Amino acid sequence: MTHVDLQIPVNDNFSFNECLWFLNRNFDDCMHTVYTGSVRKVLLIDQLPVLLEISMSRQHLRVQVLRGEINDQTEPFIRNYITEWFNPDEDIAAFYKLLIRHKSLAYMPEAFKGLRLIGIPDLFEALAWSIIGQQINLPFAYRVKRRFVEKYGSSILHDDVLYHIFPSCETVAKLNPDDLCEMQFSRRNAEYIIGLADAFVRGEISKQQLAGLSDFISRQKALTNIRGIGIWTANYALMKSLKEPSCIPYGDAGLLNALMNHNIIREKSDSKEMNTFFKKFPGWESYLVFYLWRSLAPTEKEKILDTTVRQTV
DNA sequence: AACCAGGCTGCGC
DNA sequence: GCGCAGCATGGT
Repeated sequence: MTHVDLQIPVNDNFSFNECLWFLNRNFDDCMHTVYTGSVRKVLLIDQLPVLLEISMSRQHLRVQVLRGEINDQTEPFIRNYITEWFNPDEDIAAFYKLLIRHKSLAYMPEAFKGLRLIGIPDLFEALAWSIIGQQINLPFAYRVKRRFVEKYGSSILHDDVLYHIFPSCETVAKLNPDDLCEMQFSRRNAEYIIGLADAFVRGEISKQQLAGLSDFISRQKALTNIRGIGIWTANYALMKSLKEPSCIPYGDAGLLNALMNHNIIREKSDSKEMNTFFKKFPGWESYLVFYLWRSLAPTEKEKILDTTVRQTV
C-alpha cells in the first residue's frame, strides 16, 4: 500500500523551511535530499527500505511513502523517526525568552525562527558520523561520509535519484582499517569506527540501553568508555540522538568560533567565561549550541551569491 | 608554507 | 583530576 500519508502535528515556533534550510546548508549531505518545500530520505525498517517525502501541510508534517510498505509495524517507526529528526513537538518558547534576554543573541528567535534541533535518530549513525568529523573540516568530513556511505551502505533508486542508507554496524564491523583508509579516513579514525561497529554488533552498546541509564553523566561515561569517543563525540551524539538537553561539546571548533563572533568569549581557551555563559541557559544548552552552529552558516544572501558564482563559472 | 578543522589517547604530574 | 604533546587526514 503506497500513497498513504501520515500526518505529524507540529506546535508553535516550528518552521519547516528553517529546518530544511539547515538540512541543505552549504554541505553535501548524502543522507537526505532536499527539494523545494520537501525532503526525501530512505529508512530501513526490518531490513526493508521505505522512501519518504516529508513536507508541510497546514499545521502538520506530511509524510508520504514513495516506496515501500506502510503498515501497523512500520508506521510507528516512521512517526517516531520523523519526530526525533525534526522535533516538531518540543516547546521552545522558554528558550526564545532566554535568548531575547541576551544582548548579542537576541536576534536569533527572529532570524532563525522555528528552527528545531535537527536530530540523527540512529545512534550508530550519529556516533560514526561524529567520529568521521573529528578534527577535520566539515566539507571534507561530508565528502568522506559520502564515499563511506556509497561504498558500504545500501541505496534505492527512485526517479533517477539514489537515496542512501547508512552502512549497518554488521557490515562495518567486518571491515579492515585499510578499507577505510582507502577513502581517506585516518588510520586511527578507521579503527575507532570499526571498533564502534563491533561494540554495537556485540550488544555492548545500544540506544535503548543508553537511554535506560539513570542520568546524563552515566550516559556520557558509557559512551566515553568506547575507544575513540571522547567528551566532544559523546555530547554530540547525546544531543543529536538522545535529545539530551544539556550537552556542551567542549572544545568544539565551531562552537568556539561562534562564541568569538558574538563576543561572548575573548580567547578560545576561556572555559570559565564559556561556563558562566551557558549557566544562563539551563536545560537549553544543546539547543543553544545548535543555534550557535546555525549562526555560522552563510546567510541566504551569501548562499545565493555563492551558487550564482558557481553557475556562471 | 603555516595554520586550521564540529578531537582523541596516553603520559606525566 | 588536569595539562600537554603527538597524532592523522586534507583544506585554505
